[in-house]
Amino acid sequence: MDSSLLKPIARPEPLGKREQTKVQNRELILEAARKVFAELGFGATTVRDIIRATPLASGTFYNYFKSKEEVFQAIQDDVALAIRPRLRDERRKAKTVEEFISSTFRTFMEFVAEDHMTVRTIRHTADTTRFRVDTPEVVAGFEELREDIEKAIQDGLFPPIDADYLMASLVGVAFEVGERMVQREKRDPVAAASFATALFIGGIRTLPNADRPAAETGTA
Amino acid sequence: MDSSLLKPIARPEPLGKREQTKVQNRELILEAARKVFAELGFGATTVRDIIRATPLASGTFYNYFKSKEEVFQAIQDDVALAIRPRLRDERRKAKTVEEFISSTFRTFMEFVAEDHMTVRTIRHTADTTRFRVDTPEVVAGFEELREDIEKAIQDGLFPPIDADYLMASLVGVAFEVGERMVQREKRDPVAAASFATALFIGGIRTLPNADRPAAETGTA
DNA sequence: TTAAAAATTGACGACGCGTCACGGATCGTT
DNA sequence: AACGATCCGTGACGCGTCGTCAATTTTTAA
Repeated sequence: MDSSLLKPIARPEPLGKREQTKVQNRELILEAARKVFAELGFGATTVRDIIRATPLASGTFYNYFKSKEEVFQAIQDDVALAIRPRLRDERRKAKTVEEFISSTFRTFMEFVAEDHMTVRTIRHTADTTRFRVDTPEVVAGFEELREDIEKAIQDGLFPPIDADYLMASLVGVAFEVGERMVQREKRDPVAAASFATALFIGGIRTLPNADRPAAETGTA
Repeated sequence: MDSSLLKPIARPEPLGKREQTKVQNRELILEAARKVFAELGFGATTVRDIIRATPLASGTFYNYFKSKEEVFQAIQDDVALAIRPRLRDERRKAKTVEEFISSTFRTFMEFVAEDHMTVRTIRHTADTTRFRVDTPEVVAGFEELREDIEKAIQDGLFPPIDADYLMASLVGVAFEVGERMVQREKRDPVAAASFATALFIGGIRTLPNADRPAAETGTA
């Protein structure tokens, strides 16, 4: 383990000790919070519960976060930061409406299917209550989507429609269908994305049939 | 016996006094809660805050509700009970896909536009946090929608699509676009409903054009 | 009129909240 | 190395809310 003794400087402390424990403590708290939120649900969790799942003292918590809400937002932001660039990249590559829509849903649904445990932890508190926190990071993701839509309209890719409402519709369908998808026994992100894509491209009448594999038209 | 004959009751008290104050106190609490939630937001509100806005004592609260969450659900259920029959009636009258979809969105958006204060109180807690509580009443409304979709498929009104995902999509778009609508200076439920309807009927390409200076008249 | 039943009241112990004075750990300097 | 200066973890403290419960008041039924 301590090859660092043999090799005097193999980067034992790239940061000062202060900065090191600072990062470490923050991660300690976030990790504990993820665990406790998943166990008790957000509503039932107290700051004390989180700090108790940690070797730290109660006062230390407030050096890092103002409240459990802020911890929650930090966790949420991590997720948003992970998916936002992927979504934007996909959209930027799109040359047609079909590509724009299908790549967005495909990426989103696959992300949700992979990280469905995190998604559940984040959205489902105890009981029947569901959560959604629009952190600056998440809102920025929405704005980004709307900007890309507006750009696509200017480029003649999209007709001159209400970009705000279209963004809202994409978000609503993505979240809601994504949620149903992870509730099913067999999570099928491709099917979910196909459904959503077909809806946006051609409306109800072009949606893939439910029971049969269906001759596919949808994704470019 | 005889006294009842001598003084026939003109029904000053159709209910016993007990039942009367029971109903009254419940409404007292709900009214106070609506007010306090709107002022402080759900998260910051305490049971004490609610009961303080009432002539009752703290212990009395717990004779009526277990927690502030339960009060919240009761308020939510009132809203759900108000809109559910209207939505179902409209859907039942539908003879075509267009009618089914447009009447659903029209009714929903008009309801949201009318009661936007209540909607805000319910969905927006303090800060950036948004809420959604799926009470049994609300979930039943979703189920009802899905059943109506399945019935429409059996009747040949709809193609044989995934009713669950379609329901989720309708719900997602309705909530999300409805939310944007009430945030705008001029709330226009008809425009919002038209947008959502066009999306579901024919996809993006049939969406109504947004109002904008005619820099160019492209081909839609 | 009176006793049983039901509902209200507010005080109580428990606990979570956010703060802050204290003291040990880390840093920069000589 | 040694030594202040600064940073930051610590846990006890005062405050407020929680849900409960025995005492009390109100309503009902006899």
